[in-house]
Amino acid sequence: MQELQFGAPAATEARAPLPLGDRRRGIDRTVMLLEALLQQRRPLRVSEIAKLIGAPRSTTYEIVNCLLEAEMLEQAGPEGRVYFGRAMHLFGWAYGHHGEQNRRIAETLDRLAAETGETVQVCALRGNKYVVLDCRDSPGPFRISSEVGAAVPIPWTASGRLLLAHMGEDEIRAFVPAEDYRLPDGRFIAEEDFLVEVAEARRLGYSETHALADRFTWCMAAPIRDGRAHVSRTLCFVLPIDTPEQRRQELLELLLASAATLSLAGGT
Amino acid sequence: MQELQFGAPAATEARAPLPLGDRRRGIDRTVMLLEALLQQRRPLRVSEIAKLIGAPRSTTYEIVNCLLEAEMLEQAGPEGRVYFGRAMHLFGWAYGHHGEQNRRIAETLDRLAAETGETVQVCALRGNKYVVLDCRDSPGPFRISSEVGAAVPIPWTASGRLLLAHMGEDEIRAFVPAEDYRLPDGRFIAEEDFLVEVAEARRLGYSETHALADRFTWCMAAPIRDGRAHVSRTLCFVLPIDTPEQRRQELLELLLASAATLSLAGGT
DNA sequence: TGATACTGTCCGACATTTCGGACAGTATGC
DNA sequence: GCATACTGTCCGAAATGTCGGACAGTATCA
Repeated sequence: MQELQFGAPAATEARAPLPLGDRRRGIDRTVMLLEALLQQRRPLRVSEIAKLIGAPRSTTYEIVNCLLEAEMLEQAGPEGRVYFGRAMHLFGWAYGHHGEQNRRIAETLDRLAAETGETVQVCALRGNKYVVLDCRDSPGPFRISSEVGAAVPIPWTASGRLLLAHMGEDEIRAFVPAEDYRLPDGRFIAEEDFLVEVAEARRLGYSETHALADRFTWCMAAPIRDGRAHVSRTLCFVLPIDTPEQRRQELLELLLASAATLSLAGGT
Repeated sequence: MQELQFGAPAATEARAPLPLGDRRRGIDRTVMLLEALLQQRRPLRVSEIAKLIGAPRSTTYEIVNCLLEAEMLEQAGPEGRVYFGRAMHLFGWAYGHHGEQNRRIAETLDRLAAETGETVQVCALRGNKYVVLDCRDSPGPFRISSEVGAAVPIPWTASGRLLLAHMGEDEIRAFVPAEDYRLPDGRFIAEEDFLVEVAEARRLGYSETHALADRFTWCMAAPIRDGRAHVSRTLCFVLPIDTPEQRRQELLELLLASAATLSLAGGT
């Protein structure tokens, strides 16, 4: 079982020089435990967790009980499985509703979803992967929901091209793992093509992909900039691939206008 | 500075016999840290945190850095303050969207808010306090939003009466701290009156309060039951106090019907 | 019936994490 | 200029949390 890791930009093995032994602090175990739960997206048994994070069973019981008491985990599903608890929900809510920008992003999601009926997402980087931070799914039968929080290779996504816009070519080469250029259906994206597309996204101020991660979707992403003009998140539509060009054009303009409004001043 | 605690139903000092010294594990410090952040609802400096949770500065730095690396915290605000981070958001999202009941509750909130234009909330107990778990605020100028996650004395709320419905009288007496019967404006609720109101809520299957926690609101709460007929959460409207009786009646019926739909079968 | 696999708890030993204090650097006020 | 207060980092010592293994209890299978 591979150990969970993320947040290390480039070199996987260059993390903090952990004490070589396999003894770890409770905090580190806790972080790994929560990441494992997020990755699995289902209630886990204690021994499953122990295996996933490479911890002794006795230690895992200790930590799980501690987190249960804090309501950061709770019993869920049959046979003593555990999953995230109420406290987690409250912490996450506090994050999402703190700050003017966060609140406006949530409102914009609601508005775009209501006005267009399409699937709308906010996305960002997490480690060297792409994640959906929040979304409003299209109400129609054509529901294409990628899971919030699931890690996806950057080259599979329109947002990914925008989110790398601040990097140089060599930086990108070092940042994106080679295997992430392989699409789910087995096709490969050439690294050089990808670099060109990143440059194009930077120049145009948006990015589009179609039939990339799957055959049925047309994705368009617009940058949300933080106070230093850095693209910290993207705003996206996920459309059925047969959406007529004229409608796509309208939606793109709406998306660009909305994302511009959400961007913080400060960068030039 | 008082030490943070919750989850201990009745006796505050009867917690696990902590090792008498003031040395604590990283995990315990972490839990206290996150609770402090939730309670303060604003980015905190490391030394503020250290004071709030009663930990040495050096230890607090260690833990904060660890949580920053895991993105459970992030830099926020000026001067190196920290607040909840992206990972927290994802964990919380995973909690809120796991399980059929959770998803249906979120949809119901959206629907009720859209149909009525009123403020709607889901509430529950956390330790011996009441908290709002999620809400949709009324769009009108009359916005009465209690903060999600903020701990409120149980007797101040309509939901509180329902959430104690499963307890006996002595149990309630032991559970609710005496000071929680004091309202924000200084008035006192008599414990005996409160017990009667809990019994009434149990009998009627809903609870209403007006001008209780503040002078401007009429609250109505309906029970959401888990598989064992236990009232684990409530669904509530928070209305302007001058809402006409007929409309209140309509809203109450809507609320009761919605909450009944959300309740799980299993209890008789 | 016996063998195998699993859960949840307990315990002693030891490596490690926590702690307190020291330190340099910065900001502020007088 | 000097005193005060604060931040962020570093260090050695010692208390203690983590670990591995043992244990009883349960379930499954042949």
